[in-house]
Amino acid sequence: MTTSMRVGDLAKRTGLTVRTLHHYDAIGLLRPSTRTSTGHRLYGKKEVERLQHITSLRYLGLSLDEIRDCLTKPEHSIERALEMQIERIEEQIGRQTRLRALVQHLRDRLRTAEGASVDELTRTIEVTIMHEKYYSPEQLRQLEQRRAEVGDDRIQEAQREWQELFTACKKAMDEGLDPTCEEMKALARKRAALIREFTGGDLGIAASLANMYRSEGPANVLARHGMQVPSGLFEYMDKATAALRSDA
Amino acid sequence: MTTSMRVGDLAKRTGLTVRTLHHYDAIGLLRPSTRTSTGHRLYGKKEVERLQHITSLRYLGLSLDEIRDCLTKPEHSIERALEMQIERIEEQIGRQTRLRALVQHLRDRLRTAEGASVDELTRTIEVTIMHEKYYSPEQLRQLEQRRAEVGDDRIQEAQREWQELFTACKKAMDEGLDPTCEEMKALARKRAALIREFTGGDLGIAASLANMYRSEGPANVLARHGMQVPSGLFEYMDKATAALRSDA
DNA sequence: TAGACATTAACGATGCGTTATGGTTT
DNA sequence: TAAACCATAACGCATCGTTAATGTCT
Repeated sequence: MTTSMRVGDLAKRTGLTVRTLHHYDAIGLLRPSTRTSTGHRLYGKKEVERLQHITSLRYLGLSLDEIRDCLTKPEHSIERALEMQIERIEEQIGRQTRLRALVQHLRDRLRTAEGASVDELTRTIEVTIMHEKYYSPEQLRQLEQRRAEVGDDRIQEAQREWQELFTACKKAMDEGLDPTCEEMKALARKRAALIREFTGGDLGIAASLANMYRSEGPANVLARHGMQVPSGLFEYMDKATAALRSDA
Repeated sequence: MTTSMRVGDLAKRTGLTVRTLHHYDAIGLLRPSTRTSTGHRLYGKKEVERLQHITSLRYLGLSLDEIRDCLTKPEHSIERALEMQIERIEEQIGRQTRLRALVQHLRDRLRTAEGASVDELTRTIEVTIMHEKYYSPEQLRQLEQRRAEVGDDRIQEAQREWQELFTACKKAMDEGLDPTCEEMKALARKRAALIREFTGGDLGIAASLANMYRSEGPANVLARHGMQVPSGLFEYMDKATAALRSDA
């Protein structure tokens, strides 16, 4: 008879628990080679080796199902499993990295800004969620990089400039000015400049942005940035932008 | 009566499922403000807002329990929750980054090396697990950096040099040479040099390495690197090292 | 009356931890 | 006979997804 161990021994050797080995038996991942007449599990040398493979692959993050596939089927599937695992890990790293930046930003706001409430955090988070919905991962990276380049101060300032822009446009609209007048065309140029600054001139990002405004509605998007714009203002501003284009 | 919605409406508005809202109700996270006489749930404006906060905090990775705490207790706990979340995220990023390096390495071995089997992968993984057990995260980063600096070729070569070193020592031992003879002292110097190269001269890493060998047993550690050393060889080599030290 | 929408109830998935109850080995 | 060790069975966790059986709104 070769060396055969009982569950407790095997558990000690591998650092797993007896319960875990029971589980592996139950799901057919690692069956004991025999049982004693009274039903006690006996594991042979081959099972010990198999268990080592199991714990190793588990360490890599494979699910028990995937591990079973890797160990039963020929090794062709193991390479694919590793490829898939790499992809999963990279996805996670990307998400987590972006998430960390967001949470850190929120914590900083909470610590420094006075009026920072859960309400405000919520808005910021909703903007982020919207971004993840409309920008590709690659675009998100680009945007993050640009944010780092221009700095927080400039971003705050740009926010104010948007505010002023809307206020000025609303005033013009209320006064009944023709949207194609010179004053509005100047404001339309300012608008285009702010957008260009945000997109960094990237046409893909501009397209995604446009798509976001179209799908969500401009007022909703801006509301999440804490800006209220009266209905009809956008159509009015768009006329000015159109006038600009037909000039060129 | 204010605006009050039924589950389906609320679900559509937020993109959640009806089941999820049922769940939030069941665990007391979001209760409808009223019910119709027939038991249908009715949500008011306040509940809609609360749900927005819930989904936002959920996006950050907080558990439903934590979210409930953040929303019921004053906002002091939310900052702590974010701090904790940042820590968790950073831990994960660290682990995932190391894991990615490992899995990529294993995949590359599988693709290029001929004799790469699950057995070999298992050994590599076990070495990694052992390392995570004995080296601190900071030390692991240092080791990773050194590995990148010296390059794979040098690592392979060092492996061979270790092999040769053991072979030479074994020959000396078998021939009954005194471990304090000049030849063995030369080998002991070679041994020290290889260790220094691995540790990069870092004493903390050297200490962790020594601890690993002491706890796991030298033969076991080396076995995971695919090297077999006869029993007694280590004691013999240690005598030579001791002789070196007493020289100095 | 049909069709959309609501309700409660209960199992499923992941990977075991944690009792509970009782037999086996030494 | 006591101390370890073993067995099976079943609930628990976290967060809902997924039927299922049945009642309500319009």
